[in-house]
Amino acid sequence: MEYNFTSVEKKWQDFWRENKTYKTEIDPDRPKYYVLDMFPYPSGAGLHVGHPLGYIASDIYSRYKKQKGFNVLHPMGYDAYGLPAEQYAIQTGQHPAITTERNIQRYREQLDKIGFSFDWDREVRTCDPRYYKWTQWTFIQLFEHYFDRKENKARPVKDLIARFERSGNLGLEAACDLQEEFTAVAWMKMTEKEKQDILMKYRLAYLSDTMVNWCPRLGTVLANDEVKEGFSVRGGYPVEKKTMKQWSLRITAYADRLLEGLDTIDWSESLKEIQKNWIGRSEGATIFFPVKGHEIALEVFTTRPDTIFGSTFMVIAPEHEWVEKITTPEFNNEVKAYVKKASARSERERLSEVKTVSGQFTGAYCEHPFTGDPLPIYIADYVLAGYGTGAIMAVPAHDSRDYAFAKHFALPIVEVVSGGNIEEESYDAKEGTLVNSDFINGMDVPTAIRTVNQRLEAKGIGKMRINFRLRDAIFSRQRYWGEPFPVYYKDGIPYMMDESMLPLELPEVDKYLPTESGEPPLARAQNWKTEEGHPIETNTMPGFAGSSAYYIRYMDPKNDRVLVSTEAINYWQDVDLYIGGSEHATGHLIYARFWNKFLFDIGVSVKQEPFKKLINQGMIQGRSNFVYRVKGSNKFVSYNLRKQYDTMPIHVDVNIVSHDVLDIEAFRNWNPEFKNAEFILEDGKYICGWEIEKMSKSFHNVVNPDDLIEKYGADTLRLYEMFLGPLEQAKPWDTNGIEGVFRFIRKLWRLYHNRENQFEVSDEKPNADELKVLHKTIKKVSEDIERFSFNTAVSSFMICVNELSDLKCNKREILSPLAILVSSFAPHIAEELWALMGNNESVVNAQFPEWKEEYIAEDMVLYPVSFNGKTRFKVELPAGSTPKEVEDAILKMDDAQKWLQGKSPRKVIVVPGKIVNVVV
RNA sequence: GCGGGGAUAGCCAAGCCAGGCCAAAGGCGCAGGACUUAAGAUCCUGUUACGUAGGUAUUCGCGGGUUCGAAUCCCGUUCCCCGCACCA
Repeated sequence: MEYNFTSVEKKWQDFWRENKTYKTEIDPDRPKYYVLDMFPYPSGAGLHVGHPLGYIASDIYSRYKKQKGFNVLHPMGYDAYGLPAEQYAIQTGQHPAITTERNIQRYREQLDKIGFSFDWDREVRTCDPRYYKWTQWTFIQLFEHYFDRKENKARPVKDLIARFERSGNLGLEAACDLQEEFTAVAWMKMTEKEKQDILMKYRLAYLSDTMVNWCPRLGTVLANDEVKEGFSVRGGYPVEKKTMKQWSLRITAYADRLLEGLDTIDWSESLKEIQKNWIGRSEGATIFFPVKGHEIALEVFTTRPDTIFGSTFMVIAPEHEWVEKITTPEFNNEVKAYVKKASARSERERLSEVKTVSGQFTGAYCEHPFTGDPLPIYIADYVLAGYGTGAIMAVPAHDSRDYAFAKHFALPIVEVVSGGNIEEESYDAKEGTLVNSDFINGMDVPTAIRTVNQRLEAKGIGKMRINFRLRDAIFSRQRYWGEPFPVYYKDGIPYMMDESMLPLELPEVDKYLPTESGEPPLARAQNWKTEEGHPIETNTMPGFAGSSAYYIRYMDPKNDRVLVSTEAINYWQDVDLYIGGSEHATGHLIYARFWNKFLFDIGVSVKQEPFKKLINQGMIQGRSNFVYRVKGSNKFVSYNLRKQYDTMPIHVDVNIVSHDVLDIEAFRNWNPEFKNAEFILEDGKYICGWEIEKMSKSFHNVVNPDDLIEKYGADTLRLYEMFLGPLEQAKPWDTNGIEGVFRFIRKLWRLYHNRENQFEVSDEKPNADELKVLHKTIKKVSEDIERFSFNTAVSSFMICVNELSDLKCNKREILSPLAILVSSFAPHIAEELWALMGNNESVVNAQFPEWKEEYIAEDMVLYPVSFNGKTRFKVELPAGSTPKEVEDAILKMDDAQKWLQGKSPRKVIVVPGKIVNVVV
């Protein structure tokens, strides 16, 4: 046994823990650097090799930054509330806190084995009352603030009340759900209930009846980002639309700031794009179309007011509030039937029937605001109740959906923008000249839009409007395992608890299920009321509540007076580098940005954006192996022979396959079914097939880091995870190949040891070759780490160690900096070598070496000489030679004469220090 | 449909932004050899084709172009992956 990684790694992990090597404090003398990982939900399955990928990358960067002189904050914690623990609790009666605690222990053990440089003294858990006290506190602040559109920031509700007392809401520009205006006098006359109802429409955290995503199987509502294609992201259960009284956060107030902020942060283009789409800003106008025979006007939203003269009918969503009101008696039955059919269809069905045109005429007509023409009003489910006003003016000539609808119902199609062929299809482009359009004829589209908008505003029948796709975030969940709301109800009006009551701790319940009357599990809690006897809110907060400001809490995790001290936030400021998966693009990463902006507005946070730079690590996919069973037998045929039989591929545990060769004994023991299996081999081996799939238990392709650490050590695992490929790229995990980095580790060890495995490093002065190897490695590795190209950095280490081995170099002046260089990638072996070289302090605190160009530069240049662009031979010449000297020297050579074949060169191109090309 | 990222040798993957030591780093796999009683470990050599070799020819998805010179720049084209999408 030469390098005993098991004992060395254990030794240093103990050392780091005992000496609190990674403890971080505020240090005004050093610049700060904050490296954050997305904290994990501790699931029962533990970590697989895909999970630590990002943590390893951030750990390398943290260690590197520290050696570069930064004071690095690198914390870790747990997103501990979540559905799996609760589902488990429902099944088994086991308290989710117990399951969660056990899972956290397991995670911690696994994380510790990989040798991370986390400052565990800063650990946070979202389910810890000392932590969620501040989640509740922030919720109260959200409740106590509204959004002032003029100042474009949150302001206290008490200011709003003062304003109402002074002048009502006349002329107030604030984000709210209230259309009506009222005066100060009217305000003063209102009852407490009426006042609270009004204020609720302004608060950033508010209670309202909203259309929610209800998931019956999970027994809770879900936010939009928790639903995908009509199914819950967690569990994959069907989701339906339902109106319920729910807490929401007025994130839409921040839509513009969330959008603008994207330009100021260093995130990947794709991630920014996803957020942009999710926010979905579109500029347009709302226009009122009077309904014939009624005193009302239908309000529509359009981004193309220029096409108003091409509008030939109106469409409203089946859920539109006026459907019943405007439907004429003769169409009553049909309309009712259509509405019923539409509402019965699940979200899933609606989406899958996108291509089928359906709708129903209501019998009612609108009047065109400019021409006065009658426009029939239809209901159709291609118009969504939740977007814009839930009503559109249909312009079939210039909108493909309206076009399909018009064709189906034989409605007129009027061209108003030239440039397309509306006989064939709608012309949706914004290029062309307006025709058939009265006062905007002859204009281009942008001019026409402006002109129509002006006319609409002047006539008071419409106004410019910016619309967002982003919806307010529904903030209540009908579940047990989450933060309780610090809210009680008095006379049916919700009030916030006093800050001194926080944290409001999660109560015990007898069962983790809703009550018989359908109330959330917290309704089962004994005495779930205030001292005065007022009932407490029974909903709990969603997953994103606890994860929205955890990065701030890490700065000052134990403070029980404030969320974060001024000193801590002023020093640590924001996250410099955030690494995590892109699946959080429309969830956590939007909410956290919103939450931070709010905290910024109320003076807690000091930066508009929480995460300066963000890297999405690519997903690690699984690489599955297959055996081929001959149908109807217990015989298995090797991969390349399988075509000669009628076979069925069966997933086989990748852990009993090495380089696609099956361990037959292990296979027999793997499953009793295969105990007596027979094999048809090739070359005496059973070769397995393979495929790239998701890493999942059901595919038997899950690779556990613990197993690899046991076999190869944590340093090898760390290096191999990085060596696999570019950090941001998705890639399959393939354990084949790990031997390569394992060999590298042992080869590194041997540089510092003699044949008898005794430590032996010489104090001799290094020669130019050795210095060159070292310095070009320092340069390459530094540059690679700076641009997060960890896979190429590992290659550079391999090259360096190979070259030093060839040079038989064991000189301290080379090997000492080399130990520092590799320490961020392979900290255990680096610590050991560093200590063997006589250092008393951890290599963590060493200074990262600087490269010197003088050692890298060459005296001689090896010029490749090409003829007509084809390299033919190489010549070594002094580095300082002029092009003329180079040309002369080369043309004199025999090799050159051979290629010239007696001809004289037409042209000789000399690129100093690089290459010579002779054109014949 | 909109947006983003790709295609390099048996496999993974550098190189492309700043064209030239590029038959193309590094690793895996494979083949041969050294050491060993043997296995393992380690080391060396080879791994597009032909040739013992010097070398020669043909390669970086495909087609064209620019250039003394193209994996790298430009134009076109095919295929793959990943987001978003009845949002008016």
